[in-house]
Amino acid sequence: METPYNFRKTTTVQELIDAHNSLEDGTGSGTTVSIAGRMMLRRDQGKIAFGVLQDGTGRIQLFAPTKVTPDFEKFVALNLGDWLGITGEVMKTKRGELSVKVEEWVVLAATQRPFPDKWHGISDPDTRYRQRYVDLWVTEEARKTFVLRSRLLSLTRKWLEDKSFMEVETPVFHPIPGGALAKPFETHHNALDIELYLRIAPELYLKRLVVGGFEKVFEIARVFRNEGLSSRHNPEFTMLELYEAYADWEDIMKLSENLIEYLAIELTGSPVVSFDGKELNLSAPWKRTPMVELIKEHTNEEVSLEMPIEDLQSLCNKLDIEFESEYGPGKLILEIYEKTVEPNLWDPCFVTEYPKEVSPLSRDHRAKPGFTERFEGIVAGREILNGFSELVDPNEQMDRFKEQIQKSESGDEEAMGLDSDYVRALEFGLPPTGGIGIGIDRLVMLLADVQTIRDVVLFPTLRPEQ
RNA sequence: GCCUCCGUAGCCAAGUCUGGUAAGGCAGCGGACUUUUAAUCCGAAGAUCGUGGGUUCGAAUCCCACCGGAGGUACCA
Repeated sequence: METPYNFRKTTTVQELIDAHNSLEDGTGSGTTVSIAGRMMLRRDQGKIAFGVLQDGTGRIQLFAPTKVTPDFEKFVALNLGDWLGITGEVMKTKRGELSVKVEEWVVLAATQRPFPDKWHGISDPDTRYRQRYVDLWVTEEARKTFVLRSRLLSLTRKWLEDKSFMEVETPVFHPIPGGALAKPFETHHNALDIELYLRIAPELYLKRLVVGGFEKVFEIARVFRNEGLSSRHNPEFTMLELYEAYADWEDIMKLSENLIEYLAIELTGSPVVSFDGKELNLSAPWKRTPMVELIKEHTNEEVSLEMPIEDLQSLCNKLDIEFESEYGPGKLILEIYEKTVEPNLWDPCFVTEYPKEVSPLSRDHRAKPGFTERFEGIVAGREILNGFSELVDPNEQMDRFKEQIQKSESGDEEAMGLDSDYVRALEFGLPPTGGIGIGIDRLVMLLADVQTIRDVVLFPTLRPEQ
């Protein structure tokens, strides 16, 4: 079927509704518009037909009487899902439905496949994720969620730029995966004949940029981790990382809670959102509590880095927490926290003072030996951000890398590799710096009130069909 | 990776426990109807019951394997 190469529409459905909604029932506006979109519903009445056209902004009724609409029989034979260009007067029917009178019409694309049930839409999640192009047309919630995601990214950029942060792009291919503890995807560059890894975090490159004199940088980075899939994990996901020279973790906590409060207000109208049927108050400031205090609160057990490791191990046994024999006290305390505290933290909270053993890029706590100035932001039992005063001492960083190498050699697939160029960068001097990574997908889940990451990723990773 | 559940026409979906040869609706097709709102009404049609094997006179239904998905769990953000 021959279809036009373009169509000049004069307005969108939403603009049209806004401009003419006050029209009186059963009257014409005298205004002629051209609109385009997809036919979602049709009701034929013999000598008159009604349709519903949907574009990217909304739905509007089409009013097609025999005497007005050319090729009336063909118009009535259109299929649900066909793309149409419509020109005619804006009017309101006797029943008060704002409509466009179909005075001219053209098929912009005919659908060759039947559209899903006009009432039930698609319920099979498999079909929704594989054929997102259909889902977006028939599932309003899906459309809203992805619009929210887009606005969140846009608002985040604007907010950070207003604070003089500069957006940068760093490599996706890393010769040494770093910046997080995770299994990377591997690939190969033919011309250079080298192994490369898809980044698991942009962190180390961003801090190199601070060394280079970009004092406030951020990247909205797609990162890749070769791990299991779940309702909270997609192999590729989006992380906002930012670094601010001369700032410490306190500054970064303030910045994070302010950003998230701002996004909640802009996107939902209120800092108090509804999530999973419960109220969630994202207003700054968030509570700040050291990890060991939270463990005390939730288990009534005292833990410390100084206590005999056997005591920590037996506590793990008592709490039914699995551990490996090579775990040090810091890792054991982290395990206890993650199993007993994290899932039970509903209101936004900064968990502070992470053990040094599990924080190879964080700066030592200025007062508490063995701990770092690292925090995670937990909301609704989920970790959505992770930040710290950055480790700036190249010698200390080298020691921490060496510990990672030992872990790697003893079989830890997620240990960091030694990035000696990063250490060289630190040798040129990294000023005091605070940084953070925010899981954008999880933040979108919170603000859109959806329970699975597949509902905030347009094309989630799935097994190929067949 | 492991455990549990699910897979019936383009879409929604009954039937599976208690085996007897696939209900209904939407969409599509033919027809009626000049202000409908998931329009309604009449008619005809549309199904390798995820795939393969097994049990049985007989399998959508019971058993096994595989494929795909969901939830949970492990690793992790």
